[in-house]
Amino acid sequence: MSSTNYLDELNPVQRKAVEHIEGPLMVIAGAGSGKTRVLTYRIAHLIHKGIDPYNILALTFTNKAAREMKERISRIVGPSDAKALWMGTFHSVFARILRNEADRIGYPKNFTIYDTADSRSLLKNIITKELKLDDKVYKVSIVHNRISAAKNNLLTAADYANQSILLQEDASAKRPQLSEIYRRYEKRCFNSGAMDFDDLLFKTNVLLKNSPEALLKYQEKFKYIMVDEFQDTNFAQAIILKRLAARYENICVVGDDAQSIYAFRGANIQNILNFKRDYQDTATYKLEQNYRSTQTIVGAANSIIAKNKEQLDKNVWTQNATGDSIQLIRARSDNEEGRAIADEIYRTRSEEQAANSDFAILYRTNAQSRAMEEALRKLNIPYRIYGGLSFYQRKEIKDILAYFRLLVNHKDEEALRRVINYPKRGLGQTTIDRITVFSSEQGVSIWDGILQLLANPRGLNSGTITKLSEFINMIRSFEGTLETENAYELASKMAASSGILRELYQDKTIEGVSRYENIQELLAGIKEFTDSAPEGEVRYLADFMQDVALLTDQDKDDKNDSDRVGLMTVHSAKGLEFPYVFIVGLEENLFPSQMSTGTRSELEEERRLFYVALTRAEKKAYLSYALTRYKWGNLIYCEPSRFLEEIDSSFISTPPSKESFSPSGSDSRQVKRLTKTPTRATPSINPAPNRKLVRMSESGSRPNLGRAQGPSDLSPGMEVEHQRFGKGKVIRVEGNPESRKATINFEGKGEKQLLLKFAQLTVLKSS
DNA sequence: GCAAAGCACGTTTTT
DNA sequence: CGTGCTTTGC
Repeated sequence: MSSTNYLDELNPVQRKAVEHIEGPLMVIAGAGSGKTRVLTYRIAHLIHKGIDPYNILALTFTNKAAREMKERISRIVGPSDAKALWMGTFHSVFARILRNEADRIGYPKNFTIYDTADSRSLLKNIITKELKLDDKVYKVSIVHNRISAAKNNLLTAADYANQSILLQEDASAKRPQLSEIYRRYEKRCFNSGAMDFDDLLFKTNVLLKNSPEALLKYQEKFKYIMVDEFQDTNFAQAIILKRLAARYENICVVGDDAQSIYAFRGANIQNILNFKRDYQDTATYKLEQNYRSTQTIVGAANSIIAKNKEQLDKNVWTQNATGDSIQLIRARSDNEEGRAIADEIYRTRSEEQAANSDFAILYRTNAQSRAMEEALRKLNIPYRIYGGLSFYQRKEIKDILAYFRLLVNHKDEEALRRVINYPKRGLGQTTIDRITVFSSEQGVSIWDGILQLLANPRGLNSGTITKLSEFINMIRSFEGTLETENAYELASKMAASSGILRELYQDKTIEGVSRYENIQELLAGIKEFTDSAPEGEVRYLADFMQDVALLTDQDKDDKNDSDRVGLMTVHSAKGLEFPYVFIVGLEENLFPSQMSTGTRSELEEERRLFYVALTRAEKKAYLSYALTRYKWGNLIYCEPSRFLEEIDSSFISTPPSKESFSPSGSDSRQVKRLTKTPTRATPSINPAPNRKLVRMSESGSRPNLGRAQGPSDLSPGMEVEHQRFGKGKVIRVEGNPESRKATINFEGKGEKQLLLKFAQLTVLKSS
């Protein structure tokens, strides 16, 4: 494509931003204002203007966003130019650079990336085994957060030890040894040839600061820099950008302060506010026209965000239709909330002929997904959960990956400790502890420590020595094949030799089978990776391992049927959009989270989170809350969220028919539980059922009663009537008694598949 | 060194 | 309510 007619698809402000080429640029992009379009078109435009794509760096918030944007750009400028672009998350882009430049900072090229679990496991070992501290006082999560925060502020362990403020904070928290833990953690990561997530940013800063050659090289390479979701960058990221952009100042940042939702992990809204100060002649454009949502949704979202004090002046508006009111759903329990939503999806899907993938259910915490899943399953509505525990975080996957990690990098301590006795090799805790302490004393990696002990056992008995050397030899036997066999060949051989496959294969429990399948899935993924190598190139296991730690489930493509209702946290919904959005669990102490009601800024972040959630909706939004909810097995009473009151009420409707109450006792799970706490729970759980409730019960929207509701003796040829679809003729009936499914040809509406359990059918005439 | 049993603890959100 | 870790007893 040689013309620039894509410019015609932009509104005047968007176009100005796209056509701004040289010098600093800040785009404040309201929700749904075509931000992605501006980003992609701007990159395409730069390339059109003759800028080498090799000189463009684009940083996104997720790998998925990068991949999608690359595809879109590819469609405009062609695949070869698109491939030359550097595009990805901060973490993945700089991991790549750090591998190229590893020797400049004294790291091996094949360094391991520790994920959060690895970091915490190492910290736990340092706290309890090495320093023998009380892990109730030195809680791993607290220690880790503190070290993480230090790194995000570019403080080394030595810097930390010189910061009297930090030391005082630790002293008054009765954790005087924190600085020492950090020192040892830093050292052990280094000895293990490992970087944690924070290091990927931290060490990039070290590199750019200490190596003028590297700095110049990347300043020259990345003459044009673009940053998406700039409001969610932290200090370390901001400094990297500052350094890289210092030479040419061709930096374009795009963001929306109203959608800053990662302050809890160090994101700093000041980065946006300071941008103009850092770059004197910054051009600023505001994208305020929303193309995504109805006027109702935009208006409601504006009315919420207006309650925040700290924000940039902005006026988001839309020309779209008014649309439906926001619907409030009130349920008596978390289970009922799920059922009401599933019912509503079921209904809307057929009435509006919507696809499953047109719906999203957004919640504040992952734990809330369970009730939703159950309800959707009962109505046979396919769904997909985003986030939660990732595929790559599952035990069996981490186990097998640990073998690969150890093979690629022998010094990787966490990998070694994970697999040295899995499957069982008779190398138990005491042996491992002794090795760990010995290695730490010697200041070497555990692997090297074992090698020293093999030469000079220092008290380890000969049986242990034999087992250790067998293990070491097993790993070493693959060493020679790292660069002769491709990723898949090596991975499958290694998986077999490790004994993990055998162990899991013998486990015939459901979980065991599923673990085995997961490993097969991983190997299949490695095969795909291997096979998709470009012509004349071989992909090795080390290549696969490079950024496997940075992958999340969202990076796994879901080629198998994608027409599913989306279930996800509000955080992971960022950047997505759906015609119908359900925001659930709008209760005090849940949304807003109880952790975040302490300060105004915390509450404002929750409110931005709510704003993000609401602005995901295109056509219609639903807000729901429950009056009771189970938390850790206990029934708790909930109050509606303050956010519900904050929305301008003219945008909301509470149609009586949508009050999804069912007669008491319909929820078997609840009844069982109620017997545990009868005195408190009973009164509020047993309101007098109204007529509507009775009707619903008769029509059978209570799948969990077991017995099928409605006509059970339906057979082909019968004429029936359905509440919504009218008269029709039964074509066939199938399925087991628990979930009988009928195909019915309705007059004027065509064939529909109905579950007899839920369908509201009346038999007019038997055949 | 290992398996079973007991117990504490957690839920914010994620690269 | 579960998970996952520590303790206990062989």
